[in-house]
Amino acid sequence: MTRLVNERNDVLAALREVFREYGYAGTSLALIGKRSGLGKGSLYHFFPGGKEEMAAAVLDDIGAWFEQRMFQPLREDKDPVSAIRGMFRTADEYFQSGERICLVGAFALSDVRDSFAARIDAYFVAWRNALANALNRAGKNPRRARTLAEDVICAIQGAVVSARAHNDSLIFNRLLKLCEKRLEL
Amino acid sequence: MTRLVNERNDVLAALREVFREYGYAGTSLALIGKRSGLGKGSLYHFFPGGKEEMAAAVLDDIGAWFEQRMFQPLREDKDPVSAIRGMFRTADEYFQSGERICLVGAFALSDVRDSFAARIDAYFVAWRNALANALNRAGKNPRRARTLAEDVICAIQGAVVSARAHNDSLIFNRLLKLCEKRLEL
DNA sequence: GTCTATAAAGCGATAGAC
DNA sequence: GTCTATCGCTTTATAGAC
Repeated sequence: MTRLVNERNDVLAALREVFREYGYAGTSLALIGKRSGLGKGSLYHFFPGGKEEMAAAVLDDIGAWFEQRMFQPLREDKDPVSAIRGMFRTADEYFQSGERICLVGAFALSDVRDSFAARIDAYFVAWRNALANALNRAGKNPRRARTLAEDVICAIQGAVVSARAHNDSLIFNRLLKLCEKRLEL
Repeated sequence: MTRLVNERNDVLAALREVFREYGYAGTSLALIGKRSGLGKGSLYHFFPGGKEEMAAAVLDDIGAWFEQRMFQPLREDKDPVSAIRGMFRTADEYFQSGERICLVGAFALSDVRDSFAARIDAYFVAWRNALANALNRAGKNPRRARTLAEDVICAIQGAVVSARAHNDSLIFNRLLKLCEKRLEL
């Protein structure tokens, strides 16, 4: 039982990185097989729905990671200001200062957006709600908190694009610092 | 001569939209042929380098469009404030309130980033420099102008991602309004 | 300059042995 | 549960007729 879960998690880790690197269309089953060390037979055993089910599982996995490591702290930390500062640190580590892209954001820009629309929307809504919750508890009125949350998430997504465009992780840190400062916590 | 230019432009227009819709990996020559009305023979006659040369030509074409319609006005308009306001309007029209993505930004997030690194970087640098020029002439000191320009471009890219993620063009307008307001022109 | 035909490789997905 | 072999289709790219 535990072994099954671990193995599925191992496969998911490989899937995550391959989809992130090559996008949905650019990811081939041959590449997934190579990275995960599994043959096509095994992959279809875990994911009978094929490539589409694999991508959906990756999105669910990413959503769960963010829920646990970012959204929950934002909602539940007794100190909302430190939770928000923690969010910026977590984002910087997760996206490796913009060297690693946001798969959900990249999917949103691509033609598979419609196929995964519900998952993509849910990810961004959960992020905005959790951040707005923390901002509200930090003293911003609900309407302002929601606007600011939208703005911060937009800035983080834009920062990933900018960092990748210039191949420069410094711009990522610069943009996030500016964004954090603007919140006047 | 004019006919050749027009025909190449016609093909480019089709290429632009196909690459924008399906990304680099998702774009097939069959699809390009269908959209442009040309057979593979003709396509390889215009672009002997195949798919990669087609994408490069599209990036050059987009760069030229922005240079003419956005960057040049930002640098040369005698009224820098109205030029900056015009830039926000142009961006809103061009990206159709976020329904249409930024191909250069999408390429930056994808695995073909390295293949087109020079063109992608040049596009974003030219935008930042032109906007910083206008902001400087509008009264911001050079250092501040450059920081603000970086921030605005980041926000526009993030706004496209957010709009596509939520399938909601209103958030695009909201984010751009907020960004414009922050400039205190 | 545009077309069709085709080559050679890669694709997602399936079947069936073990 | 994992593998190899294979199907049927699509891919990029080329060749050559017109």
